[in-house]
Amino acid sequence: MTRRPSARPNINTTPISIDNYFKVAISVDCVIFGFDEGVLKVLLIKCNFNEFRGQWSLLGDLVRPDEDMDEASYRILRERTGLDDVYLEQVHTFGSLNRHPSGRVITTAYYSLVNIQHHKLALSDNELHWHPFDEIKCLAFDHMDILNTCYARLQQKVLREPVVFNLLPPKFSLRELQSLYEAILGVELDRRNFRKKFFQMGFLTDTGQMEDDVPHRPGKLYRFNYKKYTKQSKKPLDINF
Amino acid sequence: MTRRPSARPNINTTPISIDNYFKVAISVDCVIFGFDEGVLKVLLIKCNFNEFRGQWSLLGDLVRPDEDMDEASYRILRERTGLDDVYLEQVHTFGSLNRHPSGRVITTAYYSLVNIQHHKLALSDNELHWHPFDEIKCLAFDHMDILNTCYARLQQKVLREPVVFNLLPPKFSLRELQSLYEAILGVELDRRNFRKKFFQMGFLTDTGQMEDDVPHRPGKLYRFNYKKYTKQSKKPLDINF
DNA sequence: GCAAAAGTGTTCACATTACACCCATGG
DNA sequence: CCATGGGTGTAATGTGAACACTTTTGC
Repeated sequence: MTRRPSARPNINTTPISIDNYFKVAISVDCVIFGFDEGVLKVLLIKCNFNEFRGQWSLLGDLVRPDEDMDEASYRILRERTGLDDVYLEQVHTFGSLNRHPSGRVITTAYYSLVNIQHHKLALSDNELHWHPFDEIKCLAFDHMDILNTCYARLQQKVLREPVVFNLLPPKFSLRELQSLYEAILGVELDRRNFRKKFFQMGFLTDTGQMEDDVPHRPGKLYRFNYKKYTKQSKKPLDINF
Repeated sequence: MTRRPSARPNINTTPISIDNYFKVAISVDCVIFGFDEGVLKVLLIKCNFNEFRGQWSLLGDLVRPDEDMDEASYRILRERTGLDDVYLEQVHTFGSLNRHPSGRVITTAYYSLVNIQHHKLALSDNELHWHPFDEIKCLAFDHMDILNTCYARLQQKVLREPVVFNLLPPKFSLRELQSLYEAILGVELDRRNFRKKFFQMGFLTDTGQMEDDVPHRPGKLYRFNYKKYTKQSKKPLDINF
């Protein structure tokens, strides 16, 4: 929630030409999450913008005049990662007066969930780099705010919708799934209870295959069954704050 | 979640002057919720825009060049309802190419929770009217989308944060509180379980006063104790979808 | 007295939690 | 053989859901 930031006089009586309004640019910024080596990561790019040169920033771009905002986000993802059909969710729009040195630029933040392995090869641009989320302390512009807002949204989301599977390969072990939840939520979970929970949900299909590249007893590989999953689920209606 | 809406060629190779970008206007639209006579209501205004003249629309306005987006929302609320310190939450930004006849206008949707009784007197403008949420079937522009998106967000929100008290007078009966939850969630709740729930949360203070204008046995009046309420609450971390 | 809502406890089903041992594999 | 994680079950606790009768007030 936001409370009124400051008292301002009602300036409704001062007419302003309509043309003065159409001087805003809009951009989108994407927080692209990945999961690798048990760590939640974010794809960042070296900023080539004067005031912030050398700092890392989120991937973003201005929205073209003939372009929908969602389209712009997909374009950025496609251009930067080579990935096409990815999970994308709009989170918040940031419009502080001085957030951008070039003028009034409003940005709409999205987050995206991608499978890092899938596009490792496409990531040849050495201006791009995956950073562990926990180690990101400072970014260009107001991107640190944007990052934290998107992360908070992701934390809520994974509890209510099966979006985490976008971060995993199609076949995954239960340990991978659990450590992904732990990485996103920042907590440790009980292994037996976690397994019980997911099995009784009934959305995991045993592929019959096993891990084969681990230095310990291999686990079974599962697949998320999108067909069995339906949003009809009876979420208990509990008021809880 | 949004999936890529349509395949588009990568037009990154077509240079566009930076000036072409700064031709967008931004607006804010507010879904102002109130609660009256057991019914969830929304404040609407008669649209005076050509293409939609005579239809109802949300309260909105262009964001001024020197104005923060949140400020713009508070300005609209102040101008239209006379209310100042209200609950306001940003929800989503709508930016379809042809959503506004005048050109590229991106709008950011907010919802607001107000106590109808508090400003009944300030509402003299007869272009403004409180509509029962359930009876709103058609609005100007894409405002029906905006309304539904904000309503869905409100439904989620009331389960996790004590925002409903913004819709009630400072002193309220448990029946009022319950019927408000029922109106927002669209379900019937068990009275005894509801009372138990709220009392054991410990955030309701007995004012010692009773209702005095009801045609039946009066109930006690309570106040929400913001001091006792802290976000430290131990929400059970349950994955549930 | 009648209508309408206030106020009040218990039971059942289910979900979350905590917890310990043996097994399979790689090195 | 050792380290690492895979795989498994049960008991206790807590929460949500269902449910009925008496009391108080206005009319």
